[in-house]
Amino acid sequence: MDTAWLSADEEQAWRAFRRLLVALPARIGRDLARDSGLSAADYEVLSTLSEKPDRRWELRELAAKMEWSRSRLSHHAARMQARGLIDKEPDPQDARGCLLHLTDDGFAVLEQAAPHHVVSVRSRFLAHVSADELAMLRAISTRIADLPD
Amino acid sequence: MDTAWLSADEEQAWRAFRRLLVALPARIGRDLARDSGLSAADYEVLSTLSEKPDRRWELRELAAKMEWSRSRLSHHAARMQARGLIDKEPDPQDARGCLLHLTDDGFAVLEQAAPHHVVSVRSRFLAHVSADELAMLRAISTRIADLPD
DNA sequence: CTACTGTCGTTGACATGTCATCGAATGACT
DNA sequence: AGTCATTCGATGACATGTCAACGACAGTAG
Repeated sequence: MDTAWLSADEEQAWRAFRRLLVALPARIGRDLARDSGLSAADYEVLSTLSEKPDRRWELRELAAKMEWSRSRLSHHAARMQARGLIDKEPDPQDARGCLLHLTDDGFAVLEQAAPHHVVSVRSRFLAHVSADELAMLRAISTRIADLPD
Repeated sequence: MDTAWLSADEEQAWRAFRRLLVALPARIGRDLARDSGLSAADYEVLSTLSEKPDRRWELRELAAKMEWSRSRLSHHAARMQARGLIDKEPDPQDARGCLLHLTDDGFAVLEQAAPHHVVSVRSRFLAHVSADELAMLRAISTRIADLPD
């Protein structure tokens, strides 16, 4: 095989996949904004924060978990704080650090948003994939995403 | 099935797939920037322009083909024009319109970039997917991307 | 304790995308 | 021809992300 070019099959599969890569997040993001006034980034922050029992994460830990840069999360957290979705607390363990805390308002917004979001993910993605396909997709995704950067 | 929630399988597959949705374009985009100084958006414009024999498209046609907004393409084209990759010509068929034209420099940059990009797509994606998986991925991608918006 | 090295979150400059709006040109209808 | 709704690309305001700095603090070695 000449690895410098793509076969017709590869080319078409890659094109189709790239289309999905753009279209799917865009559609789900629009649903989220329409139904709940949240961006996909907002939702990811809120839902990840809600995973901790006390709804608190160190900024850098949360950034690492979401695979965001600290800068990105710092900017985004400032905007979410201005909207009252989260607040910031000093980290008692490390005076450099900062704890992000999901407010009651933020939690309420998340709880309102979650069912709509699930419907969106279902209707735009899961409903159109068989169980076998979903298992394969998961295997492929994990395999590729786990490759070194 | 309770459609208001995700099963454990669905949840994990959706998580894994979302990771791929973010990581794969990011990696290929970084390769492109490093190897050729182009963004993924730049590359898409250049390669789509190069598909036409005369290397010219009306702005709105090109935008439709790439599924971009005219505003986005107008902004991006202005930046690419400033770098000498494309130029703009009046449309002889429609005085409102504007033809985007791939310059010789732009074409040269594309030709330099293409082989590296192919290697990148191969090493970060195609090499890790079997022919069967690729066929299924293409089918799924087309099925989902073709859904109404 | 002191010095050095590294990590923390923040910040500002910049690149890129969205959205609403604009003037100019088009096309359809009378 | 004249009117009017529509479409063209451009533009400015804004949201969001990257990157390279920064001061503050932590941790380690002497």
